[in-house]
Amino acid sequence: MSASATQSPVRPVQEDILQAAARCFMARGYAATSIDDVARSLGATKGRIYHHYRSKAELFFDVFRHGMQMNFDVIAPIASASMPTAEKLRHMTKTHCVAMIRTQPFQRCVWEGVELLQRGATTPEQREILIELQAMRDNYADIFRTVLEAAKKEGIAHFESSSIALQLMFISLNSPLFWFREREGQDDGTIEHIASQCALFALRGLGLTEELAANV
Amino acid sequence: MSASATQSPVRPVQEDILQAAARCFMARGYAATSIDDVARSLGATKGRIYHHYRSKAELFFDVFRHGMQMNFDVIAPIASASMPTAEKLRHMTKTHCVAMIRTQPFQRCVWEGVELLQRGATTPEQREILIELQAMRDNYADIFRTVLEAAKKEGIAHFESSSIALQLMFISLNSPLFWFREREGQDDGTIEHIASQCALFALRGLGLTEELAANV
DNA sequence: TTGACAACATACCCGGTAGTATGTTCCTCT
DNA sequence: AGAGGAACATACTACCGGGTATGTTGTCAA
Repeated sequence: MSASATQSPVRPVQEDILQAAARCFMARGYAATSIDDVARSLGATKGRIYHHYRSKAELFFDVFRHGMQMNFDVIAPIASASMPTAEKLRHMTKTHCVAMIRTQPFQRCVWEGVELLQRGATTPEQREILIELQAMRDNYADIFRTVLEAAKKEGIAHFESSSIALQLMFISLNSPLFWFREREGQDDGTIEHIASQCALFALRGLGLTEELAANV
Repeated sequence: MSASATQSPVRPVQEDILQAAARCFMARGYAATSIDDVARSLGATKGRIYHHYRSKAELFFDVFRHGMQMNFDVIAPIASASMPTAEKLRHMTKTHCVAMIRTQPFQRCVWEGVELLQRGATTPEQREILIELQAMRDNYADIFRTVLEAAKKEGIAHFESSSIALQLMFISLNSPLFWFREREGQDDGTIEHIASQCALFALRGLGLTEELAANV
């Protein structure tokens, strides 16, 4: 028992830092958040954070990476499963939206990270990381793009530009990031209910019939 | 001619500052934008800006106010006009979306301003301004809320929570803020075409039938 | 026992930025 | 003409925050 207690000692520490960082970045935004803020919310000092991360940017990138990874973990199984396109679309949209709400602080960082990516990196060292993150994000979007285009070919969905449709779908599903607030008395049912409304809106927006979009 | 040349000398100057500020704030975000950045983009120095604005925050708030004012100017006439609810909804959504694209830098500041509002003000002096801006934003949203609820009562629109429906509608119409890029060869037709797709998505999402949402 | 290292805390440096104080120029009004 | 002020530019201060250099403590292995 004492031997296995140290089997992965570094993980919980990093998880704590990531959690605190995600919450701070969500609360004040990347630029307005100081390392001292993150450390203070951990009851620690800068030394602790700079022992695990070389810079503020790398910490933020790691939050981004974890957020995206959590999305992959819930979506990939659905995407690779065998089921009718409409059902897959319902399942994926709803699940993505639930993930947005459940891991809100991380996903807010992903959102802000995308803006940082568009604005370009500062140091060339971070370029490498940014390209990796960009690819991660693109791959995730492509999972949905594939299903969307399949739905269009089958005549289930009706839209003109795939790119715009994809953006509109994502921003609808992501919208709770900007208005959802944790409150007491919110159980899983509440979250599911909110996600259902967002997914229904998105599926309707994509041109699915009321029957195909129902019971999402 | 020389007498009337100074009839409103202060306006163009402030307009220039606002334009430059809006672009800078959009490009790097509020916190990461320095007053020197804004001044440099004007070919000027800090003195010019601090002569017209007492602080960085007040400059940003004025950009916010101008952005919201431009929205009111295009939406209010439609909202007060007499026409069928469905047609009014089509007209308002499309017009709002076009405004988002045309005045993108200002609207990005409005968006970021809303986040700043939620995070709370720094100095109590700015509280007053923030309350005013909050009310401005709420009033604008209420214009749409009224039409939305009318549409629901008439059986045109179908949604559960008015608040969530309003958020989803707005975020769909606002989505070009985040992915639209100015490119050469984009005329008014291009913008109208993009706005049509966003409005169609939103109207479908709100539960309007294909006939009522068509030709938006 | 001790030495080495992980995991921090403490103390410090320094560049950037908001805001200010003070010129400087030009224009207008009397 | 000259006095006053608007509209800036210049020079400066104060402070905050990213990053670093160094100190401290506990743990484990030989």
